[in-house]
Amino acid sequence: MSPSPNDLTPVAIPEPTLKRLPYYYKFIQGQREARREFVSCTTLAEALGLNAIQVRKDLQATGAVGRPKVGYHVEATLDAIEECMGYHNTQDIFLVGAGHLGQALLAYPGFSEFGFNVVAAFDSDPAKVGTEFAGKPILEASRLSDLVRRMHIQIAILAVPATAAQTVTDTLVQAGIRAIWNFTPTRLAVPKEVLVQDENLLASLSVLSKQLENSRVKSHKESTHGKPEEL
Amino acid sequence: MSPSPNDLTPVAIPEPTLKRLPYYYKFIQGQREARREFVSCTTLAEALGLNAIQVRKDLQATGAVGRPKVGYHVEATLDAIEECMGYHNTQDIFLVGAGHLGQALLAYPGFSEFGFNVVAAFDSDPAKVGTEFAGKPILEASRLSDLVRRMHIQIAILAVPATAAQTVTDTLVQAGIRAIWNFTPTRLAVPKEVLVQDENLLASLSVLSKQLENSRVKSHKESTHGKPEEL
DNA sequence: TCCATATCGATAAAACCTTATCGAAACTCC
DNA sequence: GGAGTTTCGATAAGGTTTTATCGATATGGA
Repeated sequence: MSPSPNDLTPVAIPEPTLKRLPYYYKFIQGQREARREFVSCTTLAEALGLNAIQVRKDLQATGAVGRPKVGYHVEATLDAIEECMGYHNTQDIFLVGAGHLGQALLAYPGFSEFGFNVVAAFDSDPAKVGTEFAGKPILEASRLSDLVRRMHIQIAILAVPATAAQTVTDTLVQAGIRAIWNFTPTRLAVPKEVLVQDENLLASLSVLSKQLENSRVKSHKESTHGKPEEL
Repeated sequence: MSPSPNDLTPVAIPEPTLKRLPYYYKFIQGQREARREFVSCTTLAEALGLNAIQVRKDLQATGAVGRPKVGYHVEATLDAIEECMGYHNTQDIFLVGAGHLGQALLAYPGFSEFGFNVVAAFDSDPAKVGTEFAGKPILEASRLSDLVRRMHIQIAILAVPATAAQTVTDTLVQAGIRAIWNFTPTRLAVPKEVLVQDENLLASLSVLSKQLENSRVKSHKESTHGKPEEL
């Protein structure tokens, strides 16, 4: 069951790796601007607060190759990451829900650098419909389905109130959406071929708060009881 | 080396679990409103698109106990999650950077429900300083350090431009911040006792896009190269 | 030229998270 | 009241991600 040598199926890259690649990309871009030709895992790891071995494995996953004692060629590695992450091929995306969060996303300048193009936003508020925000038109929500279909939009950003989340999702799915970036605190029910990436802000904040509490207890135990620093 | 029975050290709960707990919480609240007294893992799992065994393990981590054939007591389980996640004890938070994203976070109504209270925002734009947004004052950035110290603020939301990220972080750390919720696409350098939760939106979107690409290749390979209805 | 050192690639070990299995408890229906 | 079924809790198996180890290679300096 080993992959045949010329099996072109991209080996699935672990999600944690995918999330780190943009950091490497950004840092290596900085190195390019500093006119460095090579960059080593050690340097990357130190700068980003990561483990050097992990960095090496991550870069390996992109297909980048390095040279012992020298490191990775800056240009070649940037290319490898771009190629791997698909920063080249521009994707058109729809934003659904032009509330505060939606507007913040519309205004976000960074998308284009990574090959994303938010072409339009949709909202049900008549006061917003017909206007523009950050140069993007805000369209009537009822047109969403039709436009997803006709423009073959594959990715949608869901930034509507939680109460509307599933309804809008159903619309999107029926219109043929392939992936949803979900900013609502709702678990969406979708057919298994539709991808959902949850961005649950409250959950993240809760995690942070809980970890903080843990660390507080731990350090309290360490510092108070004197020696038994653990167990 | 089993923990002694009355060891009160909270067993560190896995981060994936922490991220799922808010979903359980929300759903079980719904069950309470529907006047149900018990809820089972099976029900939860089905509603949220998760694995029942996983739900059970997650709930076990909170200390909630269930009864075979009956399920978990709604009230008791809500309490357990609240207790575990610290929804009871209100945390005061500062927001740094009142741009589009910062404003969206300021306007977000959900924080208070989970025990968070954004007390003020900070920005360096004189046009914003002195105004209010969503009832929260926007203060001069130079006062950040002093107020973090005096008010014993432990958590800060970082929503400044990437260029300012590390500088502001250093200020926060010196002022004694304990945790940073980082919305900039930068890996922050902090002492190890300071917690950072990264919320790298571009990274998440990249992941989604890459997974979409993978699934496309896969399904293309599987489903005969029949009739390409698109592309 | 040769040695010391930094770094890569590959493979192995460890840690962590998810999924499976199984016995026991408790409810329902006969 | 007993059989059947659902569901829990505990433990084990499986998978994935992180960290470690080790030989090989390239560079710089003696």
